[in-house]
Amino acid sequence: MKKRLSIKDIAQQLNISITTVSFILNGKAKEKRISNLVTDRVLRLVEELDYKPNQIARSLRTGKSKIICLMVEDISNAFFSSIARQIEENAFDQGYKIIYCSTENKPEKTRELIKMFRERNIDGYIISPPEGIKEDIQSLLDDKIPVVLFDRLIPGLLTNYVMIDNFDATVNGVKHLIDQGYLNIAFITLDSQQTQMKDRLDGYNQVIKEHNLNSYVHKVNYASPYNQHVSSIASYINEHPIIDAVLFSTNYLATRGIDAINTINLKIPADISAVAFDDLDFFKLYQPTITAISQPVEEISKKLIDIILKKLESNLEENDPSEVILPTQLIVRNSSCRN
Amino acid sequence: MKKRLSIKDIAQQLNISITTVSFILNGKAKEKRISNLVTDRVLRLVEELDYKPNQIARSLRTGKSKIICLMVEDISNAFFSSIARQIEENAFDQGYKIIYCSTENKPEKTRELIKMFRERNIDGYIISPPEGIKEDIQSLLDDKIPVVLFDRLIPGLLTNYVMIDNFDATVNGVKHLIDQGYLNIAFITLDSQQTQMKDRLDGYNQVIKEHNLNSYVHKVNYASPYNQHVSSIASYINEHPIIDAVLFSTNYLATRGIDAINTINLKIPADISAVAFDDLDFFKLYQPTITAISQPVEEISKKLIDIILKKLESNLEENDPSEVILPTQLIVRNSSCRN
DNA sequence: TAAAATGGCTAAAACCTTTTAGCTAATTAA
DNA sequence: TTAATTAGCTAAAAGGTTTTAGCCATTTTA
Repeated sequence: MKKRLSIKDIAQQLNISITTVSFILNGKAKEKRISNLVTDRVLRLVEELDYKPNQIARSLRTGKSKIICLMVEDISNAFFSSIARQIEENAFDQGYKIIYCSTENKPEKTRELIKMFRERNIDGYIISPPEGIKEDIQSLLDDKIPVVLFDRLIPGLLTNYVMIDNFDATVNGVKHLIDQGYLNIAFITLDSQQTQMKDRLDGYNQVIKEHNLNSYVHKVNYASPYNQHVSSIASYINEHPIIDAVLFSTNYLATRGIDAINTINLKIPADISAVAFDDLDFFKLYQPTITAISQPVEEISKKLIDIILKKLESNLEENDPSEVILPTQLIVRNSSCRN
Repeated sequence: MKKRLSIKDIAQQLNISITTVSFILNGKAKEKRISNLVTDRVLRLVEELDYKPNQIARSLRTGKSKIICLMVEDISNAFFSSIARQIEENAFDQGYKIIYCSTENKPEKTRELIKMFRERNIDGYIISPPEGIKEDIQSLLDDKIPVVLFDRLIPGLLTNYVMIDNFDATVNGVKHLIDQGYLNIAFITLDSQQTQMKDRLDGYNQVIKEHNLNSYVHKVNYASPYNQHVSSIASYINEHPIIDAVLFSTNYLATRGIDAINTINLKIPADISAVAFDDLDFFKLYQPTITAISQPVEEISKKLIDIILKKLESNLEENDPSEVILPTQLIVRNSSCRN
């Protein structure tokens, strides 16, 4: 194993100083009045020897890493993994690397992760935050480390975010069901205080109230396993046989809900109608196809990376936070149309 | 923004040397004969001030990072994202961090990623390698950096791996279909030379030959988009109406294949039977439920992390590579049983 | 012609650790 | 009583950058 090249080697081979090489490699040749002759020589040798600066050393000196951290609730959720893929792709070109991790919605784990990343000079954070980490995020902001939130906000925290219009999303979903003639519409959601969940619930409540319908809200525990969700939803629907349509507030609640509906031998949409959140491949493919509230994954990713890169590159201390709210799209399919 | 604490601050506050503090923090107090008195004082102060060593500086000095890289084909594929989740969880406890990335099966991208990680002193690699990066992996091995491959091998490369028995997997799948009375069994796969794909094909061929059946192998281009796969599969099935069963060699080929079968208005299993690779939630839930070859995701993850940690901790230069081959399980469901 | 500005480069500090080699004082062995 | 060992600690180098402050020679300005 040969020793790795260092900037010193380059300097020595050309009989010039380390400083000069560093200036040239950092594009400061002109600014620092290094002659073209020397500049060319250096660049040529660097190319020839395929010298790459040691990023660790660089990071130690500069406090930067050219790495952005993407913290999502669960990397194995299709919504989040699509976002991850898209963001990675975009950042790569810009010279930034992305590292992802799953918070599992646990504040302690999230806190640990942030701590660890701070020790490693991560430049910026894109986060779908769990509840209870307001202080940790605030502390990042206090240290002028760019943060962009997505999927949900932290109330009372002034920072960049990219959201969807959750309220509007469920409003459309419920209205659609009402248009189709359903009158006893259930809303299956999580026992969570997260903003996106509240907004989705509010949207449901609003329309139900407007139309003087009965409200059927069932909340399941976020942390419970697959089967418990299935049986909880199955029981709820069983106990309220009048329910003729269901709106699910997340993609996995929808798949679990469909499982539940199958379990109790109801047919979609003949016996009960269904609308899901997020447009998974599954929903396009399932028979009947499932009506879904589709989030603009590509746009979300693009906005996220745009914002974080802008903040990273601009050293303007106090530019206003970027606040983006994107619309969702209701994709009507068979699961919500009885005829 | 207060300046971050450094080891120097600790040393100064206690009027002792940096060296002493470092020894204590690295658990070498006994070995280096530091008195209990001093040791306790240091630990107390470190605790009190919540001092964390700067990992960048540490990494610069030691050449280690306590980070393992997990390179998968596509992080948004459920198989890979489950593996990612499990590995992350396991590593966390052991003091290692995981960073993931997607290779998209592109050798150039993979090469770039490896290069970048090497610049950052990543300690070890868990990789589902694309074709054409043998040299890059070999170069890691030459530098004594632990690598564990999974999902597929690189022929002629001697290193650790965790595989499943792909040959056996398709053998079981095809045999099951034959048992069910199907005689014109198609195999839909990729135009790929990757070992796992070859093995799956070999398994199919073997059984087909043994039973003197006609072979129907259709290969689609890996890089093509969703819709092109769907139409390619649909055409193939349409052109071979005699086909009464299909075995898909990956999870996404199966979902796309189901889409294709729907498109051409065939019914599963009445018109055509189906067996998928990987046991996605989708396959359990779809109506009819889809027979699937299930990979032991949990075991794979566990083995992967065990092996890499063992290699990282043991400085025994040349211990034999760990070679693990796990069995798959055929989960029979409705999609492959006509009656 | 002297003073100021510019061009072209560099020495050394700083970033924060780990680790080697070694020092002094106290204890033990001979 | 002297030599060797041990206990308890530390100075300084090393790891590879970036960046500040500044040097010397040449050119421009006054």
